[in-house]
Amino acid sequence: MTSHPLLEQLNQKQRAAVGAPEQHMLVLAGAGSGKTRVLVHRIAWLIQELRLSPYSIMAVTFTNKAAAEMRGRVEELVGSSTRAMWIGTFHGLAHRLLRAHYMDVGLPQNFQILDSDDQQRMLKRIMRSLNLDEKRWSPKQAQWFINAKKDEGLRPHHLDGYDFNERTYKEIYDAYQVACDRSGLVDFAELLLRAHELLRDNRIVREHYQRRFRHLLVDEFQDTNSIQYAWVKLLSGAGSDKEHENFVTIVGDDDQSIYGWRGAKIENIHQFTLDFPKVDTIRLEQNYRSTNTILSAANSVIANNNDRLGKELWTEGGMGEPIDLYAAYNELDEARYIASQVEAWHEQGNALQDVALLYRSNAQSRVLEEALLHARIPYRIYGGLRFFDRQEVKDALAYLRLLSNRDDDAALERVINTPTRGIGARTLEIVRDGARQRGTSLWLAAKQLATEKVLTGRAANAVLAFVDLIQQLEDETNDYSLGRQVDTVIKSSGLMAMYQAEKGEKAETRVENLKELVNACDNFDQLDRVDDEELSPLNGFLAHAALESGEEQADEHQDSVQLMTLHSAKGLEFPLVFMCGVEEGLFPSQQSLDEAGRLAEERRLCYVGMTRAMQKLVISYAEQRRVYGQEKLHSASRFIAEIPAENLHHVRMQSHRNFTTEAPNYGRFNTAASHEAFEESGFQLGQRVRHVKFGEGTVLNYEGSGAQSRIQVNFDDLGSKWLVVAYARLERC
DNA sequence: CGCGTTCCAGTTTTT
DNA sequence: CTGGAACGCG
Repeated sequence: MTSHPLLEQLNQKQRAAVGAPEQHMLVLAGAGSGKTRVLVHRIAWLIQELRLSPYSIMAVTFTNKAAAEMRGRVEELVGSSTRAMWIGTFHGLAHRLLRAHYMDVGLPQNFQILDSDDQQRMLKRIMRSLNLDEKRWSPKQAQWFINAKKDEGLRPHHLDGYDFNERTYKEIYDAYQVACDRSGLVDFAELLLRAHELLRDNRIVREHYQRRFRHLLVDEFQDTNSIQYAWVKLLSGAGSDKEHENFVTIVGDDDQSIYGWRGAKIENIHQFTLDFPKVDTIRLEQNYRSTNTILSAANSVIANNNDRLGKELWTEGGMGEPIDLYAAYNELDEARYIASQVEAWHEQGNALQDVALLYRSNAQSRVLEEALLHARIPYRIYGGLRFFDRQEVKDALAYLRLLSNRDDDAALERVINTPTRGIGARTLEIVRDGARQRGTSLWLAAKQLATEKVLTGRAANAVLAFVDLIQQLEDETNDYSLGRQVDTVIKSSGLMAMYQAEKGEKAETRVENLKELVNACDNFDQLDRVDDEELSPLNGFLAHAALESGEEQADEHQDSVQLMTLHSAKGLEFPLVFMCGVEEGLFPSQQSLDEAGRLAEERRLCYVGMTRAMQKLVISYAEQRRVYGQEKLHSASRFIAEIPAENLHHVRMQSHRNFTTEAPNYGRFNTAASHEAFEESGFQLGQRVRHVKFGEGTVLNYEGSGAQSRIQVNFDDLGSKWLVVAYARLERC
């Protein structure tokens, strides 16, 4: 078996996983241990060596990106089409099930998917109609509540409602669900929940899929929530008395579980070993990414967590460089230091795209951007608004949804007066009331109210004109190609004209995006989409838009530094990584310190960040940082103290020249002249000083000059104090 | 109905 | 401090 081509170039553990007999498997795959490789090779092994049909394999991931990569690599390896195989995200596969069995789950054939933004708007309307105190109940919280319940597999009737809060949320959940059902709308959590209920309650359907999928492989299992776990269990047939019991392979890393806050259950990994018989556990601990120094530091940090399944990364590679630690005196200094280091890296002939700047929260990117801009270093930020999430694109999609399904209230609300066509708030109110009383969709109510003369005059005419517009658009574009259909809809609806009439750069991009949408439709190849054989091109495209909100714009081919949150860095790797703002209160975040268990997750996030680095890791923190417009004093994160000293190299504060010359550009430093005067006093910003009574500290700021000049010192034990230089008798140290 | 002003909240993100 | 949303006016 060692000579098999699929096992070549794999280490012993990887081979054990890939070449294992048919069995349940838990692959604990550390960061950079070749996890995807093992998954892909395992699938190839099942097909080529164990002679399984691709038809009997299902592979599940969390992101479309991961799913696409997996399919591509399997095809490359197997050398044939994997069309028969189900590879996709949990949501994608659930969607596929619901499309195939829409009748069994009580959905209309042309049901549509609500994204998170749609869901929130919908809730806002529901809550208005329930006359809830808007100060007290926010759609956001309601959304959070409902999704959390759905993730747990709970319907409104499962909630006891003892507690007043929960009673109200239950009422909202109930009304929301009724509205969704009436409109044929399904939110993300509903996709999973309904697919689960389908499998649970429909024996024929369940057994059909249980017979079909002999092997289930699930990636990133530490990120599964309760309903996803239940879903896998149902499909596997585990614990049931049926004759088919399928084989499940889960791959994951408990140390990289960073989505607990959105319902991921790290315990699912452990639970798996209890719920499934004879699970073979394989640990992949050999790392092919980072230096020994980085791994040793990461191992030390994560060792501070309890209840780990246990794993220690190692590498055959060398120690590499130490981890640089830069203690900035404020966030501007930190950004400037990072920019200068990136510049140095670039000047040594390295690529900018090999550098990542990682931070805990998005707000931190701004100062970094400014510094990069100033240093003329091109950069790219991950995690912006995606294509299908843009306002103008969503407007256009709403028209299309309405063409497909008139009862789609969310879509109708969005475009009935976009562009404005004389249907104001008052008219809409009447229509909403009418719909509520009659228990119908907004579309039907609007039509009836206008013909029945409940609505009169201008309002009635406007409503009827809208109804005609949609009807006529459908008739006209019925047999058009998707691209031409969308083009016509955008133009005839007046959407294009509306955005063209607006001025400014923003409006121009919007027009461009609408044109791009037509392109996207032209390029949308139904044949490529194995999932949705039964879908009309239009519905296929709409589902695609909702489930894959669009690639990050790959437009920038320019070599540029990558900026992203620690969360979005998961799964990526870079030769040079900067972890910025590693301060108590920021990372770990303040909120995580208040709640039990959250600190451990922050530490895992730190572990994820550190293990992104291949050659060199730089950690920085700022003693003083502006947060929400207020200066806050921060100390180094506890995570820094958890790194062995021998792996760290404390970088000395840079020379002062930079501050004085660049200060005006940042706008928040003292003038060059006053700075010079300050330097004559013999102190520098960021310098360590000792006071007879207060102990040691760092110079943060100063004001004035000469005899009156005062200096701000952040003392290690006492915090920050302003001292008059002439009297304080500070010593440099 | 559109525009200007005030007010308020404010981790992490995918589907 | 900032951006988004709500509110009030013409």
